[in-house]
Amino acid sequence: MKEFYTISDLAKEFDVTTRTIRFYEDQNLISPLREGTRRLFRARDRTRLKLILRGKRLGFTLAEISEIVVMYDAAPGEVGQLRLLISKIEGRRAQLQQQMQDIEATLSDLSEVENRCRDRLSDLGGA
Amino acid sequence: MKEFYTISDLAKEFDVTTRTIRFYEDQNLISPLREGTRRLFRARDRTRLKLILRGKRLGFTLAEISEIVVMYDAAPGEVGQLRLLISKIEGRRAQLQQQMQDIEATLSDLSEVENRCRDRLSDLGGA
DNA sequence: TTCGCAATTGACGTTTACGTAAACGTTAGT
DNA sequence: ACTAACGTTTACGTAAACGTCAATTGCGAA
Repeated sequence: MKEFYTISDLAKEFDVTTRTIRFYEDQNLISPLREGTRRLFRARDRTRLKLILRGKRLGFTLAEISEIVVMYDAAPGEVGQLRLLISKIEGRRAQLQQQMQDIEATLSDLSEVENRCRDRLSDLGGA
Repeated sequence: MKEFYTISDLAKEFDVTTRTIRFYEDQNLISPLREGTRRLFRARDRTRLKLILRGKRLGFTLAEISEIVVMYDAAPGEVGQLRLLISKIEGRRAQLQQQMQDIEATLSDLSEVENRCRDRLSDLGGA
């Protein structure tokens, strides 16, 4: 693993535009170092980007993704903060579990449709 | 189950605004009957709405959702159409499986954070 | 030194998925 | 007859997540 990545390194690796990456920085989702005006991305920036894209695949907004990644490297904090964080985690977990159910239901629906298709195909191609 | 639902019946049941439902009709995602100018929603419209909202929870765009629900009640069709439909189903399935993996990874990350929180809490409240 | 490529910062444009108000018709209750 | 509650269309507004220029700038190769 290299020490630093350029913006186009990451853009290529994750198949996003540099505009997208800059936008994420603008939204404080990533904070690369600077060498003059140029951005230097470290391993943690790369990891962040990976997490952001994972969140996107799940349909989260950038605001939600921000909340999630902020959780990941939240400071120890005091009791109240810790309890709050735990309750937020509970909320996310519930949502993710709902998504799992939705996926299962959709997969099941799709299988049904596919079966009907295959039946019909074997009817038609009964030669 | 009633014969017909009003727009606000469905809006209340699924916790969306009537504006949202009208918008979905505008996008041809739902096609309620009319009694004069008023909309009459049947069971199938209600089911459609349920499917739409399920898709939304998975982060699909309305265009994608449209493709999916159109699959559900696709006419038998000829061989080419059937094959095309099956390949589209394959695509969706792959995406949904990717989402499952993303959810699992995220749940795992969240659990890790939560454990750290609980450890820290028991440290602090060690009285 | 000059070419060309990669990077930068604005800044305006675009799409999606509705929100929000205006202006109006219809029906039930008092 | 009047009002409240619900329904309708039309149309402009908006937040999110970038796309798409434009105008520079820095750097390595020729």
